[in-house]
Amino acid sequence: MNERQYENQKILLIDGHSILNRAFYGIPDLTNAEGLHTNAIYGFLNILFKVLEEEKPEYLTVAFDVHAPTFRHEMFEDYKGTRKPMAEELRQQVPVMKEVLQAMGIRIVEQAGLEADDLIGTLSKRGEKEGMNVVVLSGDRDLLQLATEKVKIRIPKTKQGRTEVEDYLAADVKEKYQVTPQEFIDVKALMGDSSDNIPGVPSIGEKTATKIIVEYGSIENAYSHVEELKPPRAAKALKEHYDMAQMSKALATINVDADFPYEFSEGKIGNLYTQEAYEYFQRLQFKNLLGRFDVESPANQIEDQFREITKEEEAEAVFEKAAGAPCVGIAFEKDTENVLPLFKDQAGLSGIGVAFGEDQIYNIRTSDTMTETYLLEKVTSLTESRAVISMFDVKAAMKQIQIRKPENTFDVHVAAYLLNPLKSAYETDDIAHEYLDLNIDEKLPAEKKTCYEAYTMFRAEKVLREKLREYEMEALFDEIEMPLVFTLSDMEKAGVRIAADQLKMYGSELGDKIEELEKEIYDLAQETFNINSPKQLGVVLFEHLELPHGKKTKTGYSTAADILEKLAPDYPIVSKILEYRQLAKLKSTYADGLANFISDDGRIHGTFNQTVTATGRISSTEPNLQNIPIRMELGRLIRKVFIPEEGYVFVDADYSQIELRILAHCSGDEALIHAYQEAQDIHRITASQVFHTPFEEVTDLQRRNAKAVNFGIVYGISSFGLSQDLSITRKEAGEYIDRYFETYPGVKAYLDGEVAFGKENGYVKTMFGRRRPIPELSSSNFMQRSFGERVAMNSPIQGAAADIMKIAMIRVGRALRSRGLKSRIVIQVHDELLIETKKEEVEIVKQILKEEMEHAADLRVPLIADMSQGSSWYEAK
DNA sequence: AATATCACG
DNA sequence: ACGTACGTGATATTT
Repeated sequence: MNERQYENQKILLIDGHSILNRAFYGIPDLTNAEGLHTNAIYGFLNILFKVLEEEKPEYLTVAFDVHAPTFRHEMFEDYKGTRKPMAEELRQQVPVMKEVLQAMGIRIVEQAGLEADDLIGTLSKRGEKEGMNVVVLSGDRDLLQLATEKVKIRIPKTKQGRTEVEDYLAADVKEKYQVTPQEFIDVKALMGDSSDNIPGVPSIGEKTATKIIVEYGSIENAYSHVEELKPPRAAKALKEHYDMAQMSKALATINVDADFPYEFSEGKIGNLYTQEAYEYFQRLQFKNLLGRFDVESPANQIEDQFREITKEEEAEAVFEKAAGAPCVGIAFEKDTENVLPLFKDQAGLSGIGVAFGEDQIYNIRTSDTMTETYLLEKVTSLTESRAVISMFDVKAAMKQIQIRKPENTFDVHVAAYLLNPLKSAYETDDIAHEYLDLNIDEKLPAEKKTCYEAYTMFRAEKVLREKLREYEMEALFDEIEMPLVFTLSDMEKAGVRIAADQLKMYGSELGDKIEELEKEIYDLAQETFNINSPKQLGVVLFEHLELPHGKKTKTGYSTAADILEKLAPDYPIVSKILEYRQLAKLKSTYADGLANFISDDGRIHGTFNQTVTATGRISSTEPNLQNIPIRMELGRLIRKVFIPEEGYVFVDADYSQIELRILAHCSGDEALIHAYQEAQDIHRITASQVFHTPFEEVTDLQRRNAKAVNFGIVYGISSFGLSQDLSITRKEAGEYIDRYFETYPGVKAYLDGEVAFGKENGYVKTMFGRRRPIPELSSSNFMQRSFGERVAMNSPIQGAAADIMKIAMIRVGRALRSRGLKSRIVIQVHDELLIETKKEEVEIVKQILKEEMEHAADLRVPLIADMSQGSSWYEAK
């Protein structure tokens, strides 16, 4: 045996609980399908992999305290008070973390009676003796006392969301804290550490402690010169509490000579990416960590059933057989081979996946004889059969194929969204894993993936429908979401016409004004800089010009509009900047931005997304047509370029306060219902009742306040939020809320009920059964939980409004079609519909809109849709 | 890829 | 003591 076998080898020692703890508080809550919280484990692994890559150690060991968290020294009960028990969400992750590490073949040390600190301290000392380079990873600065020239302490810090690691060799400790690692113990002993139950010496804090130890090197030496100690306060304290100081030092000192069984060879890093670890990572759903594994996942048996079809006769036979099946899964395989990434939208097809049984899974290839057009036609005619066609994104598919029987179509994407609307993306692989227990290797060739996708669609139809039924969302799916797919498809195909040259003119006018403002700002600032950079702007305003600064963000000074607005009256440069910002936004996002989306037909065909929002609303992208300016006149002008085609006008219909009306209905509050049955101006009525003022005498201020309260209620009221909105104190805001609830006690009961329901069930739902899970409600973090409570109050209302609008859209679309009208829906903005209306059809369209919107749901209060028309969107609002 | 800002309901 | 209103998406800048 080589005596010096560990010489110059590197070992990484990890303080397990400390890193888990860091990760837990630094990473937003994650849970896997089993409901197990996973964020701390995920964060731990990310830090681990990062440090392994940076350090490339040969050895690795993770130390844990035996009882989590152990109190450093149980005998000093008095000082335990400040440490809180570990959050349940973290506690449950600890054993799993250990299992994961074991699965990766990583050595874990834990020993009753010894803290992780002591284990690490001892191992680092032993390692150093062996001639090893030691790296200690911990979130805890206590370990800095272990630093030497060969022992490096690494402390991860979450800075602005990213983890950065601070490194300390002995010299770095000295540089930063002015004392050696050894002396660091004495500093800590003097100042104390409540989180570690170290009492310290009263009235000595960090500053004094450091000063004393810098001068005297140790507590003992300081005590022997206690009469000379400055300040006198410290001298007195040390004299009186010397025993306390000595005890604290004992507490703060990490044991580097502990006795426990360990051989360095046990920490040798082998293959971390074992099959067992892979299975853990899958179970924990660490998808982006799975890529690190190079394991051959055992090919699923089902792959033996995949058939590639290249002959037309065989393809015909497959389609014929498929037409007789109860359900057919379809997948499109894009030919991305010969296409630049930029044009991947235009990529042709290389094949189509068709699956309608466990042994009926095909990939039909395109070729010279079987063209893309041919295959798409075959799929289109398949949609005439009695088979249910199951696909991933029906609206996208409808750009290629027609669907003859919408009622026989199943959109897996939409179904998966309803079952869990919180996911940021829905992918075939995930769905297969989550609902079918089928693990698809990501690195398969395209042909196999296509077969898998078709097969997944085939099987998911049944499973997801069953789940929808179980969750009581089948009607929502069949009667709202699936029909809406076709309504949205029509809207996207129709697009909206844009007056391109007018848009260009608007843009260049903005450009001129921006240039002017830019000059004026540089003039006032006496320097040039990038006004668009909040960082540079902050420096110019608050350092160079020394304006009073408000909030500081993590990165610097906030230059957000609400801060600048307070300064604007006193500083002309600030109002110029605000104006500049406004114009820059209009030009970049709207004038230039929209121009980029105008198609050859002179129209913008945006995308309306049905599977994005947590509440059930639709979202709009490429471009976003739901945030076109309206509040400021200058921005509102952009709506003049949204025009109908010749012979048409715009009819615009919007719901009047739909969310508050839903609140009235759902809460059943008689006073609120009565208010809506009576009057037009709900904010004035609210003001009158809340402030006990006759309706006619309500002041503008009272009405404004009441309006803010009404909004606040819908958002999930908090006195803080309301106080911000109204620029009043929290106390005043709280009083408004109290008075509101006194006036409408039913509303209070309803909102409380929603929160209680959410806590009980983990989700809330709309009157149409749409669910929104709220994992935050069970968080131990006050802020997260409060957020969950607001969500529980808001989602059923916002979601029901979305449901009602969807119903209206479907019915309006059907009514237009069934009457053979040319008019079409072109844009939806949550509570508003824009209809490009043939001039002769204006009256009937208005009638349809009013009828379908106002009767989309039967509430205890009237639903009101206001209508107007014009020759541009600007005029029609 | 993340952050700050700002447009809408 | 904590530190927020609910729901989105696009842009420019910076890492």
